[in-house]
Amino acid sequence: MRFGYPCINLTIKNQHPSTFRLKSYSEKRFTETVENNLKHLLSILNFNKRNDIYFFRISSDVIPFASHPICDVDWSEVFKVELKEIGNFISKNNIRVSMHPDQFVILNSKSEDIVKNSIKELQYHCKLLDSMMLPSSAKIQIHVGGVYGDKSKAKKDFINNFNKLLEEGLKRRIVIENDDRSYSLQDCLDINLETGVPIVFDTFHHTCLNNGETFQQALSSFAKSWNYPTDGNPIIDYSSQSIGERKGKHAQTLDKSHFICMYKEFKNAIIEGHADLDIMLEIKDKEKSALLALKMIKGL
DNA sequence: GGCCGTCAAGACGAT
DNA sequence: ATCGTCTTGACGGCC
Repeated sequence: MRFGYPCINLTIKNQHPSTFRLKSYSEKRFTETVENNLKHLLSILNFNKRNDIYFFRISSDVIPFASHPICDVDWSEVFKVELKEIGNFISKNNIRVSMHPDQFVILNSKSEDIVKNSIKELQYHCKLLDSMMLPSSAKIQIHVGGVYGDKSKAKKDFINNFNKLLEEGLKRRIVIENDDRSYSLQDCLDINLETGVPIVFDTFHHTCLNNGETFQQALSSFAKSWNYPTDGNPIIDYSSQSIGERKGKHAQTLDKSHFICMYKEFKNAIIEGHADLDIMLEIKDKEKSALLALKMIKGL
């Protein structure tokens, strides 16, 4: 079981991906930023390895404006050597990486332009992972999208667009995540049946929106959406409620007793045909909570 | 060197 | 109608 955290490391100062405003775009600015971001990515991966963290979500900001028309630099060629070096480090150390494009990726949008731009954004993520020579277990995680007042139609639109509009290489990397107010685990399972797309099981979202299944039933059904070993270990997003805040808001730091309780559930789950689960800790204080989680598990 | 309005992009619920 | 949230806060103009 690997444990990971998303995108930035707060311990290593000024070593996380930076971006800039569209109006300050220049080839020089772009190239310098990417060069730095790649260097920082490698140093975060080194930090993680030293601390036994073998799962990491790579920031979508590594290549700023990658899917924007303004970007005409052939970055995968310019940074071929660096990208391959990072990929080698990841593969050599058996690290799992994933990416999570932001909310603007809507594959089932009613607007053709939004779908088109979403695909461009996904292609960028895919190209980055491809350039690192990573296998299809390096996933790109997205939400299903909008509901538009008719969920069954919206699901069909997702299924059709996924099946018809995406290249095979891209399809193999995509995974969908259950969310906290529109698409439950069961909705994702319905989509999985028609597309084969694996499901990232977000346990926190599941407590906000579910269909009354037991936790063990949920774990077992989500894991079946993954093909092992081509998809890698099934991925879980873990978080807990930020106390005293609006329902659905992620915790600032790891809730120790809640985490241990969930960890035991993960351990008890019989994941048929799979080696293990990989757990992404979606906690605001990032590596701090990841390190704490590892320490607590060792103490069990 | 710190403050804070704003940032490429969507959807949705709360106010 | 506008704001906050999801997401990865943080860029950068201004004082």
